Amino acid sequence: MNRAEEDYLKQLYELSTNTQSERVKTADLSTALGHTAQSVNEMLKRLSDKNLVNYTPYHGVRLTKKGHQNAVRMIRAHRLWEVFLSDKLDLSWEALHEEAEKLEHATSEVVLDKLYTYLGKPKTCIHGNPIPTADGQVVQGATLTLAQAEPGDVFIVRRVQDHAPLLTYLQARDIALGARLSVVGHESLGDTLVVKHQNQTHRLGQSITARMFGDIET
Amino acid sequence: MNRAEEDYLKQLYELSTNTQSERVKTADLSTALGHTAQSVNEMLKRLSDKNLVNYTPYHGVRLTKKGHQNAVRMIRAHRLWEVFLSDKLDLSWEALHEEAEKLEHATSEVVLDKLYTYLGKPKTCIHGNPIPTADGQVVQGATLTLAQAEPGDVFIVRRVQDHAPLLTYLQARDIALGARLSVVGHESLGDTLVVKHQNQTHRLGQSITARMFGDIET
DNA sequence: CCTCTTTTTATGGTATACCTTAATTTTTAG
DNA sequence: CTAAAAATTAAGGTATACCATAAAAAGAGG
Repeated sequence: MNRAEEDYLKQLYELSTNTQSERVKTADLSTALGHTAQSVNEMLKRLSDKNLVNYTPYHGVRLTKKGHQNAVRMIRAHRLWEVFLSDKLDLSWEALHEEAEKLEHATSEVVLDKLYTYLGKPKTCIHGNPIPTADGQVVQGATLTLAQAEPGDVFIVRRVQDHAPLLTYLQARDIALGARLSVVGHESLGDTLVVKHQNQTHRLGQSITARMFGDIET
Repeated sequence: MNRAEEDYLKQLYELSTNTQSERVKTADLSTALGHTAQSVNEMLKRLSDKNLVNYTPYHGVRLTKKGHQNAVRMIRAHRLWEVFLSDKLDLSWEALHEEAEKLEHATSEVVLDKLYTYLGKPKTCIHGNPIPTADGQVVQGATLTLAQAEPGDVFIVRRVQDHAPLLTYLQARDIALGARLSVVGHESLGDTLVVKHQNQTHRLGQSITARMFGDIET
């Protein structure tokens, strides 16, 4: 396994988790990774040969058991490094992702286990996302998105997707985990959600609201 | 800069430090990296184009200032990770090298600085080798090798080269930093050095004695 | 069922970093 | 000065992982 393959598996895992469907469309993979459809197809064939994915042309890809295991290991490494970088090295919220992205590919099983213990067996990363256990179990975090909140609701941020632009955006506006957002209403035919937070009004598009998960208080 | 280039620069730095000469023979690089002379030549031309080395065919290679800076940064990362892996994660002496080898290529400047502070600004790695400062200064450690010791001397181990087989060998025989080795004599026309340590007699070849540095008490 | 869109395949190309085998050049040692 | 040894270059090859362009196949909707 190398960097490229690991990235594909991780991305596949994330896409199938986000869309809550096992099968992932190659076009979506292509967009997510920023590669052409042609390149993605080539790589999927290689991953298929290695039994990491199950690829049925015209019907999407699915991680095999082996592929899933590897994907989860990468996610685990990523989130554990994020905890380390934040808790121990005090890196900024938005820098975490990029650094963890590099370290995750350079971490052996042994180091991962020791790191896990050293960090006090954390259950979630800094962005609130669950850290898979060593045997690959993933505890599902909050699934309710901010996009689903209605005017009058108070939305409490529990986890956000580890997506660089989103993190930058939220950090700049002081919206962290635990933040309480009062949903004021919708704008632009429902595309934008208007929320209040600490006397500030924010207009949030779907690429933001669909990536934030939490609880609703009515 | 990528993994391959970084490895070349690091190896060049180590070879020129070990031989105490600026210029490195491509044949030595070739042996150290385990690549053919042809491959090494190709790569040296690329590194030369990028101004990382100064390559005069038939007269060896030399790191440029830029190449030196990068090499030292890799050494710094390597040794800091070793300290982390040993002090914080409690990895075994011999496992350190391999793991640090991977992490060093995945570490940004920022993380390196924070890690340095977090570890308490260590001066040497676990094998006793100096950790270059952020601005590239390297404090020279012990330079006297065990190979230079004479019968009757007591050799105190201060640092050993970060060379996997050597570390495995020493760990198996409980020879750690600070170990006091009594030099008994030579064998095989001087190829082998006979030393005593904790009631054990060891016969050490040059690939071992030339890689161990320390002080001599007469 | 047929068109349109999407997806896939086919071909050929790029860069990196290795390799082998075989010349050729340069250095070095006698 | 010259032959042997060492270093370099030449030529062609491999695998990985991208790319573009274009053709072909399959699916989806009316």
